[in-house]
Amino acid sequence: MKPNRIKLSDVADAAGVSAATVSRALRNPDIVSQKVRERIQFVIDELGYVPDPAARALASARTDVIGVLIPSVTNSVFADVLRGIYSAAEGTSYRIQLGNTRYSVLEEEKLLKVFLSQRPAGLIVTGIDQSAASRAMLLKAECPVVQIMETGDRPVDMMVGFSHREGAFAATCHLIENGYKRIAFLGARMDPRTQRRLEGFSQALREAGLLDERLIVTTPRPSTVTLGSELLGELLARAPDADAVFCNNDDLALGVLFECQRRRIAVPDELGICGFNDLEMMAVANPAITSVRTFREEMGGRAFELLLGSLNGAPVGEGIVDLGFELVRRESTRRSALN
Amino acid sequence: MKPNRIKLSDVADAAGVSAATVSRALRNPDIVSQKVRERIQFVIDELGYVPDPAARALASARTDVIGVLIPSVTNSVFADVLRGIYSAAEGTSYRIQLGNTRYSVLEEEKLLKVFLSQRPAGLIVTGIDQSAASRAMLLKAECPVVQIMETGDRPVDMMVGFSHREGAFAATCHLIENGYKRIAFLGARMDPRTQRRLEGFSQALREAGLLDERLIVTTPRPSTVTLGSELLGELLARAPDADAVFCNNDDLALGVLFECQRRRIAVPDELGICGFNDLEMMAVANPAITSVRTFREEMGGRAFELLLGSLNGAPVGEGIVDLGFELVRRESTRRSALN
DNA sequence: TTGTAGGCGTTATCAG
DNA sequence: CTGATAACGCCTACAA
Repeated sequence: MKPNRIKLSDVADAAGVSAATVSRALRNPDIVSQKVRERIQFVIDELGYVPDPAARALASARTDVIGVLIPSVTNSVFADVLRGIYSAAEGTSYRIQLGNTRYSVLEEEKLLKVFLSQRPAGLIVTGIDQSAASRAMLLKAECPVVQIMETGDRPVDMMVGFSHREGAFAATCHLIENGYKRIAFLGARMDPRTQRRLEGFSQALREAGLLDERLIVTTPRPSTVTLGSELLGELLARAPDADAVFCNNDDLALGVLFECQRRRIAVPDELGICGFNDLEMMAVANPAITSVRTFREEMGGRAFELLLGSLNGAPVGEGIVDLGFELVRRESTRRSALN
Repeated sequence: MKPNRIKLSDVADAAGVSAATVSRALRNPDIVSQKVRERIQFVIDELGYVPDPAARALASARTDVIGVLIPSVTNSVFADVLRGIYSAAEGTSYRIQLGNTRYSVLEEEKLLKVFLSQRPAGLIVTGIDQSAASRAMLLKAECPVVQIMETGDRPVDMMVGFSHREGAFAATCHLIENGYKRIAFLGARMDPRTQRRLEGFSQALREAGLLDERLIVTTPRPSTVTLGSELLGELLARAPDADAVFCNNDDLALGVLFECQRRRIAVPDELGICGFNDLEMMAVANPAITSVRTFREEMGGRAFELLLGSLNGAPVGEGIVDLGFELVRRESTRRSALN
């Protein structure tokens, strides 16, 4: 079955020391004499010893697993965050355990239970809208927890994100400043973050006295480029005089752009387009699309570093990191003439 | 530290049975009497017992971890594969452990070592170009292994993918049939699969007597939409008379399209564009972009199912699954008039 | 600095 | 069908 895997005691025998010493040489090299340490290392290489993580976990009641819960593996926004996490994890001994909640709080709850049962070293979860049960589990988890993608009061533990509300608010103000009057909102997959963007959008327009509910087009369907084209169609059928669209994300914005090209609607003069997230392709689209840049990879990286710090007993201090956002103005909202 | 987590023996005590019976009720419900089983289940719910995977792994020398090694977490191609894997894993008790090799065989080797040390239930690895050491490890792994994304002889164990070479060959033939004569290749991140696509491309042109090495533009840089625009610029500087481009993937193709729009190059008449993978946005671009559709999500799903089958002692039989590809002809290569 | 001994929570073996 | 009883491989006081 499992032939003769080398174990700690084999190494100990071969090195002429006790198993405990080998264990220490692995965990706390500092408290083992230089000579012994070297001999042990030599034997380990010689024999090709690889520690059994299960045994370690059982004996020490700890693992080197960092659990990460995200709502989607295909959404490039989360892929970017993941990349940041993996980069930061690079070189450390921690492993990433990924859970896909598929935008479901119940699924998140289930996964949390499974993850917690493993005694993870740390946890990264998406957003701040966990179910009450999930929140309770997180609060009494015996490991550091980081909530990412958003900021808010009432963090479970630590937090790194930005305000979607303010991001959308800034983008909408930008549209207003550029002279657009009939500004629409296109939204898909109305998750909590999308909702907050809609709030920011609405507030900006309300303050400017320009809010028209009929210009808000949303759908629970997942966001795609194709959907962006469709939603623009819906919008124009309903309100042909819309002169700008704030898209809930860049996929939609791109779809809108393609649809404009197809319908020969001039961007930005006839219709302004603004996206959200600033995916790489926004800058090279034709015309280049204005968007709200978010720092996704950095968000993942910082989240991991926060965990690391906490695991190394860093001063608990400032547990909330606001990475902000940056409105990137491009041609798609740069009107040559106001009407 | 770790307060008073409920354990198997607690359940056993409360249910008035032995620990062994509780364990059996969990693993092999069939061999436990109905009555006892129900009582145990009741107690489990009551106490909120959650098994410790580490202890289980140690005692049984098995885990429910499926290791997955992919070269990139942000490349949407692999994100799609991942999604397929997660969907298939849904409902099973297996957990996915993701490793990011970053297109490095050495990194892959390292990760493989770590993964193997966990006694995974199964392994999914990308491609067929593992290092000799990796291949050796895989061959003697005590778990089923699936190589994905490609097909080939000499599988380590099982395999599910398609021929990149043939996909590119078919796409190139399509361009030739549509009257294009000066067909270029744009490639980024020249990984093994990209190389094989280039082979298919070259072969098709060679057979048609149209191969011109100067029309092959490649770079090791990672593929992005922006890069697609840049590469087209390079190509046209070098060979202004190119009349079609086969792009190594859809990101590049999109970049090429944008650049054509910018330079007022008519697609498909002045320049034909063909991508690879058929991402969702290809169909909605303007004009819609011809591409080679690949079945990424299905690939992930099948890979997982193959593992499952193998774990359930399915007849080892047919271990190589070729999912094929599908050339999707769209406007970007539909020339209205031949020259 | 190093060794000894006991235990971490489950499963597997073998009786009953 | 159920119950003892040993492992599983490593860690962690406690001693030396």
